[in-house]
Amino acid sequence: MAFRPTLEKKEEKERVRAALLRAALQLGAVHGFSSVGLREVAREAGIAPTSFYRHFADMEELGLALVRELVGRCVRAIGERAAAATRESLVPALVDATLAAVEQDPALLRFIVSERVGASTGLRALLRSELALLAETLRSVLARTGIEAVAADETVPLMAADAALALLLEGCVRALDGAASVRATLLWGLGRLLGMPRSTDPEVAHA
Amino acid sequence: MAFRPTLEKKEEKERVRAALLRAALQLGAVHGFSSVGLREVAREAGIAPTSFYRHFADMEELGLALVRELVGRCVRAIGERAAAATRESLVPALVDATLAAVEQDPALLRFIVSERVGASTGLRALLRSELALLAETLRSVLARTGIEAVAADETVPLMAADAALALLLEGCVRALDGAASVRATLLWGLGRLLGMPRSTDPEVAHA
DNA sequence: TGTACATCAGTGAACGCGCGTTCACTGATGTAC
DNA sequence: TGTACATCAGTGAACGCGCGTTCACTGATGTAC
Repeated sequence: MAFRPTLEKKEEKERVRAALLRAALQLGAVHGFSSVGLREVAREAGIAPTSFYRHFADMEELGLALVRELVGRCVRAIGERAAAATRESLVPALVDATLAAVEQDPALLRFIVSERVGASTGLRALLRSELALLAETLRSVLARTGIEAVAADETVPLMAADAALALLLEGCVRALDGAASVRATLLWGLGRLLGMPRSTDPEVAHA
Repeated sequence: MAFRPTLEKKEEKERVRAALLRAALQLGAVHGFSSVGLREVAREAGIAPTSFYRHFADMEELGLALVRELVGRCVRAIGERAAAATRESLVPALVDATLAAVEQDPALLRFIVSERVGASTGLRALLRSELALLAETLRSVLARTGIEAVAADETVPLMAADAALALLLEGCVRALDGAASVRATLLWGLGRLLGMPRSTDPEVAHA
């Protein structure tokens, strides 16, 4: 008795849904997600405004899907690159994975850095939790590779992971704005933060 | 022949103008500055929508005034605290000045961290330039106090200042979200970044 | 001092517009027998 | 195979609403003589 749409039908619906997510991302990159309207998104995706409701109850729900799906995939990819790194390759791996993400999908990264501070409460909370997962991955990598592990204070690795994430996000912001030498600055800052001076950047004498 | 309004008149106009800026800040803190409307701001400030035009041509102009006046004053205050610090007191001075700013005017700080990535191009550019001034102040303090000065690479102090600013802004974001232990994390991160390990946080052995 | 005029912040009515949302409908396709 | 029915993405008309903006006006107050 159950109605079972063919694979083709499901794929078509999925395409429209993806177009909506994509459109919201693109439009949000221009003037902020919270000021993107339902009609605007539908127009950009090439469907009638009323058809929007076949996919999402409202823009809030679309935003949550955006975080759960696209953002989740993106930060997981970065986390995996970090998890696969060795002690020596961790910093460049993190930096390159992050900058690659910016290059591959600028609108998505703009959404992340922008909605992390500006969005509605629910969306912001979800976004934060996705990023917290990445911080936790970082923390465990730091622990595994022994970086920071000798610190007496157990909160240090978490602080290090959080601070590293902060720098990476800041790097995204600058890269999105077309700033130069973002990579060098990130490599320097993360190396410094995580206690791994680079050979080309000799440790400075301490006071 | 020139019309010269009394001081009292000018003060009254200034009060209304300040109320508009304040209202925009308050409303923007809730759902993002770019989605705050002219009528909404006027309503919150207690004037008729049409009276808005006696003060600003549009919301964009109000936003620019917000940055030039309130944001400018805020970051200058932090810069001055940093400039007055000694080598030893720089990090705590920076952290405390920043967290004090958050406590004193949360809506303003939310505006700063949020519009830095989300706003219209013009507003964003102006906001960046205000923050760049702070970064430059930091850089010169680092140079004056000798911190990082022995680094062979001349770009290091600027990278250090930029990275420090990134951490401070991230600290604001967390403090605004009511996170705990922001101060400790910032002290740790900045000390680490600027090459000044704290006595309670012994330097970790380098690889 | 009085009078005529200029300035200017604030106002209410009115406008056209795009918004989110509802509704009843279409048409393609799957299911039951 | 044919027939009757269910499912469901997409649609166009219509709604009420709040928006930004214009306009002509008011009323308080400063200026000139």
